[in-house]
Amino acid sequence: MMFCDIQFCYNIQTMEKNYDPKLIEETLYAWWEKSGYFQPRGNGEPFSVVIPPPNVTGVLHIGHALNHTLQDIIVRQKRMQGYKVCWMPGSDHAGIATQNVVEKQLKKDKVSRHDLGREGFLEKVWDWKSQYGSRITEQIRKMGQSVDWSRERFTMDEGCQEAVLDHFIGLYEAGHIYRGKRIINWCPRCHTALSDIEVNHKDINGHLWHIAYKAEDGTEIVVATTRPETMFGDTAVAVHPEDERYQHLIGKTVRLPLTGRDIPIVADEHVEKDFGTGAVKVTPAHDPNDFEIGQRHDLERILVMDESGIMNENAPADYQGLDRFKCRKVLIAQLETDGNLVKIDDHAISRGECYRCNTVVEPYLSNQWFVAMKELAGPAIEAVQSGQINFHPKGRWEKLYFEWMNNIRDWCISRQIWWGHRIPVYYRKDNPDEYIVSKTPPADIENYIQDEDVLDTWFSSSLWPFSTFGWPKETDDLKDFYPTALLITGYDIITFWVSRMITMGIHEMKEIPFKDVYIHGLVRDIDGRKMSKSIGNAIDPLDLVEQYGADAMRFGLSSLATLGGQDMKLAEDKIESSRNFANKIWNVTRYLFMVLDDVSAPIKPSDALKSENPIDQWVISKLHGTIQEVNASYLEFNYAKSSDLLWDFVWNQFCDWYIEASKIRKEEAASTLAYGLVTALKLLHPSMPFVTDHIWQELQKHPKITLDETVDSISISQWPELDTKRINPDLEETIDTLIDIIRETRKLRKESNIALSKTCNLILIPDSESKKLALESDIPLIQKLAKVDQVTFLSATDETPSQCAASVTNQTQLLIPLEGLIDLGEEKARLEKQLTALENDYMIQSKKLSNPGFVDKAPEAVVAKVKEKADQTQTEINLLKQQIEQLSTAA
RNA sequence: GGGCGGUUAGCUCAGUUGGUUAGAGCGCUUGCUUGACAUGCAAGAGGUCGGGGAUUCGAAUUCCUUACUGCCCA
Repeated sequence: MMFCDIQFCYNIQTMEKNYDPKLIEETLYAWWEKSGYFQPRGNGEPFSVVIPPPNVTGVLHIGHALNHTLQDIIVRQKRMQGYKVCWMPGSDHAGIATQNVVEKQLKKDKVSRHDLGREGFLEKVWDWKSQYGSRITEQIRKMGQSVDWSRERFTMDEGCQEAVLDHFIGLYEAGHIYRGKRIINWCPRCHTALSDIEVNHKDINGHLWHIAYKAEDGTEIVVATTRPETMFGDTAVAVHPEDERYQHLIGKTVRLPLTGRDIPIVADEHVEKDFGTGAVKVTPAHDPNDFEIGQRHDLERILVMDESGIMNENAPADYQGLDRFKCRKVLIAQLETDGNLVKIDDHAISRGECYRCNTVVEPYLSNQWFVAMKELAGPAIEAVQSGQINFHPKGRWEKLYFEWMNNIRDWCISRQIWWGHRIPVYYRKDNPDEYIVSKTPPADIENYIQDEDVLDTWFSSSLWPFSTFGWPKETDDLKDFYPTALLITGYDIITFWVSRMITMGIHEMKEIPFKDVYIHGLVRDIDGRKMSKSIGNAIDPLDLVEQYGADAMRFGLSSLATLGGQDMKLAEDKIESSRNFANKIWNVTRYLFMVLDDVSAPIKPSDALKSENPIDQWVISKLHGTIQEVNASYLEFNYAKSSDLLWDFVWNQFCDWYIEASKIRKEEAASTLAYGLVTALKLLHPSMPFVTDHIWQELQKHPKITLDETVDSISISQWPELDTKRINPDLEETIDTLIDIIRETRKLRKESNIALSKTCNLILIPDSESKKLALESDIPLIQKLAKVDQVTFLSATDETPSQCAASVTNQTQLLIPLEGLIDLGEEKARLEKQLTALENDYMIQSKKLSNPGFVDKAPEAVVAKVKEKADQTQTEINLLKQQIEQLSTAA
């Protein structure tokens, strides 16, 4: 035995009344890690998961906590079920974001990356990475996630670098990568191109400026534009070829205001006649649509801004050096002065912003590398369509996936930043149009310059499920763990990441990267707002761990993850109640230890299975029902349901009824108590690893209990085996009746104001001999749980005491004799209220039964059920009426 | 403009193929130092399932329509 190095050996005297996670979590995690429990073990079927790599410079937020917890729950369960489990951790170099963070830091010292030079700057970034990267791994440990740290990876580590190079070159050689001058999304602050999905569109109130372009010969045309500052780059005005208003102008030229340039009026079908004036300015270097018009009409492309969005030498002298938005103002003022501004309309526009820094993105003509996606996307679409890959929940996210993939556009992968995988392309110094694409620099490197750009971070992320297992080398890990079993991620990166992993996985590995994809919602604050630093509503998962314990945070989060994958609003009281739940489990253990103090010989949990006591059998039946349903819930990723099931079993069945009921036969019930606890601990371990393993350790050490399984940690113990023969619905029904009668008695006491300090007796009049027999054997239990003194049985014909508090449930009359103490008026009112409710029920039931449509068309079983219920209601109504009658006589 | 969600108790959410009187946690009310737990125990109140219409013997559940709300795409 190799226990965790926490020297507690609890008994009821030394065990704190409240569970304190702080005392054990850190030590326990370190022990798990040291013991290698998180590394693949045994010869079971491989089950692998790769973590969605968090941004290395970031701090994990509550969304990560959720994402990791959901993975860990499955991973831990599979490990206990005997799979050879590998959960791969790692982080992402997050090119733009990381570069921004480091540049911001340098700025404090008034240093720019250009001051340091490329190599110097990259050194700084690596420093930063080693300093802050460990923050994330510490956080993951604190949350108890069972990742295999021995395999930890980073998207910029040596292996991943090699994978990216191989991948790029392979794609290039197969003709899937090309270089081209296109309009891309340019961030003037980050100074880089962005792909289409890296731009966030925001609806804002903009303007539509109507500007008159005039020629000296009197020709005039009014164009409408939302971005007037680009007009210096106009090389044409376009109208629809069938637009009657402009037929006479097609082919003529107009003078571009504020410049000396004449530009043609061209006809192009792309122009919308109904938009603005029906005439648009054409700026091929600053607009994707105009670029295409330009291609069709062979127009010149004039860039009028530099990389920072400052007007360049192609703008008139007065405007050079102005920021694009400043330029817009000055320009509009001048046009107005000159009488060229016809009017300004309010106009809703969708403005693109950089997803990393929110700067307004500029469509910009630029030479970039692209992946031609259409052909690659085909098999990736097919893989999901054919069901090889399954999304959960299916409909909604598959739809998004298909929508994106079926309309896939080429992917701009070059980024004008330094932090990332440098593009393996070498241009000849004497002729930059001539280049080689190669993993290693050319022998005569002095004649070449390597491409300055790096690749989109997502380009390397797309390889994550196989680059991390050693690809392009043919490793054992790759054989064992690719394809991975499962991917769990938020819906916000289906297009960025999931789609690309599927695409590139199939392309490189000839096999899908994962079989199941579970998509969860995003965690929002209690008002439904996205958590963010700027609003100040972000909840730090480590604060929750600190305050409530990791298990509570995990259980609380998992109980929010419902099947629909909706966004979830996180209320802290959810975590608090989960802490209470952990404490409940803790106290079950305290109770067990108390019982063990009194048992004469050591007990074994599995002895419970030999018990013939109906209450023992009842709780075992409930337990196996729970196992069955929990298994099913996990298979469909219904975390909220499995949390509910476990909560219900432990708290509402095991604690509230079984343990209370067992108190009249403590020692005899000890093994069932232990069996229930141990099994529940196992079922709970995936979501609450710390408290469950800690208790496991203490149980192992306890001299009065011998566990049936002697493994050091519950995390490598066997998942409870379902035995459906243990599920006994008839027994459950019998005990449910007993519970009903106890509840009704408690209620009767309370409503008749019989204080708990007062004793009272209970008379039961069951409707059948068999029910009487069953209940008779439970008299001690009824006495204990309903807090009554004597329990006696009468039959319907027997005379009863004249003054009683009375009630009816399960066609059984309950009477508490209250000679002289009873308020007859109150009692009568209470019974009449109960009677009214029953009569109402009966009315509904008999109405159904007298409806020929129902009786003829509803399934027989449904009709029979209503009939039976109606009979029972009728019986209870009669009994209540008798009781009321008797009360009146007594008065 | 196109598409996809959501709307059920004061709050956060469940509710499987339509089938008794729609559930849970939190909160609330009342009573409890009941030898595991006040991070607790017992009892209780609280919902005409956003509105309207249709199908059906029967609708929270299916269909149509409408309102509000959130997200994605253009």
